[in-house]
Amino acid sequence: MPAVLVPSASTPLPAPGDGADPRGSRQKILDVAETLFARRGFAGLGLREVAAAVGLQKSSLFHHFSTKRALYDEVLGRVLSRLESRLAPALTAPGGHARRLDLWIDAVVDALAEQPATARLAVRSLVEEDELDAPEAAGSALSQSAEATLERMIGGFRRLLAEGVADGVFQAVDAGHLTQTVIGATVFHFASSSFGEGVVGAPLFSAAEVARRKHEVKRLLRSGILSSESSAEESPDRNRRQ
Amino acid sequence: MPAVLVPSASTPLPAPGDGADPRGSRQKILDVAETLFARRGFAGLGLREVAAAVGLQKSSLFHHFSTKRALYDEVLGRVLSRLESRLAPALTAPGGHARRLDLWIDAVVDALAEQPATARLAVRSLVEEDELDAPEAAGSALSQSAEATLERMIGGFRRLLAEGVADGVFQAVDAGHLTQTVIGATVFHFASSSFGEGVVGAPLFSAAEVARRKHEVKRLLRSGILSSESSAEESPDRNRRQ
DNA sequence: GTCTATAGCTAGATAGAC
DNA sequence: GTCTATCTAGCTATAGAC
Repeated sequence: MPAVLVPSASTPLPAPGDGADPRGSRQKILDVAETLFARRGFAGLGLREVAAAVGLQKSSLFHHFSTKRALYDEVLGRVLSRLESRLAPALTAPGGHARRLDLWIDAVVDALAEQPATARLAVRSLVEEDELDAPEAAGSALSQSAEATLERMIGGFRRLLAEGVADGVFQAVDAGHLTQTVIGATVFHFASSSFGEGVVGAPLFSAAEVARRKHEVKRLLRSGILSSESSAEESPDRNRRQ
Repeated sequence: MPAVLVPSASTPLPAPGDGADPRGSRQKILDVAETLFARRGFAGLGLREVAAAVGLQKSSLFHHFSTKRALYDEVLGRVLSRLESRLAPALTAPGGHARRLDLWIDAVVDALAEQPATARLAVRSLVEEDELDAPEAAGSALSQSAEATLERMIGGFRRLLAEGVADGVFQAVDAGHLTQTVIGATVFHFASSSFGEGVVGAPLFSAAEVARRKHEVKRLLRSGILSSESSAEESPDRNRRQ
């Protein structure tokens, strides 16, 4: 069945109930677009599909959002703001930098696990950058406010690491590089969909696997993976029976 | 200047020198497409742009590749094969699992740093998945051979970890989750372009930053980030001067 | 605020001359 | 193996009735 799009008004698939909007078309469009942009990317998604999923005509979308890009910007802004509000508390929690780090990991993983579109949209927005502006040049991909939100979030985390190092709670790690690693370990993980599911061997968004993710990331940060016996830095000849 | 695309044959921008192809149009198309797919994604790139960059007409591309999708598959397959050939040696190197792990990290980072398109294409292929097949369903995004290559690579690494755990060289980590983390720490890192550059504070592909990447990832795996003094698992009250 | 209709353009893909 | 010409279908966006 090739995705019902006939002009006749049969099963436009909006919310169950009456024809009136339960919470306003604007919100409904944003919700639908969030899911679909996460699934197909900016260039891969047509407004025709958005309109069909919302239960409107394509042209009606332009009453609420002036361009496709404006819709995308608002979707991304909403997602990033929602995420920031989940992460901010960890940065100022009591208990020292090590505990704040643990809380932050818990918060990101929980937030990304609850909103499956978030990680995919985030990874896309980082990787796409060039995709949005045409062949020629100019204009970074993120809207100003989205970029500001992102910078606050990342900057806050970087600062947590740097302060922990200055304090002596953390080893002399490179805060920037470690930030990249942690983003990879959380955002990339939940964006990797069926690939990640194959690697892990279970649904990434199941409660068990979400819990395990938190545990494994925190444990890696805490103590690495080497057994205590084998912590010699330069001993290339241990375990030679290969 | 809006990207010269006038029909008259002025500056088609192929390789410098004569008009004949130095190594065959097929290769030239693959090389160009690799760069451009990495930059704009599958849906975001039009064959018109590919043709212009190669110095051919759009229709000529169809003589070498039957569909846009076929071209994309071949590009991805080539990239993954190239990567696998760089990583395979580390998996069977002498010296035990800890050393093989270090060698593997060195190899991925070097490979991704040398071929900037690789990480972006890989991340895209993982995140896009749904983008390629239409609204309805069916057919995973990767071609069969690409998927097989990917599975060999990832499977090999997972096995390295699992064997290290069985050996007692590594702690009792979850091999799947750690694999995800390491992919994030390497592939995602080099795919994050200008965002990552902002986080790290320096060009990701510079020799200095590539070296630092290798060092930081290996160090994290080796020993985590906590200072040796503060390794108590449940001490939420250390460092309370917040 | 939603609709029908359509403008203007580009997409991927094909036909057939040379 | 590359070209010109063209097809069909999709896209974003606009105009204007209700």
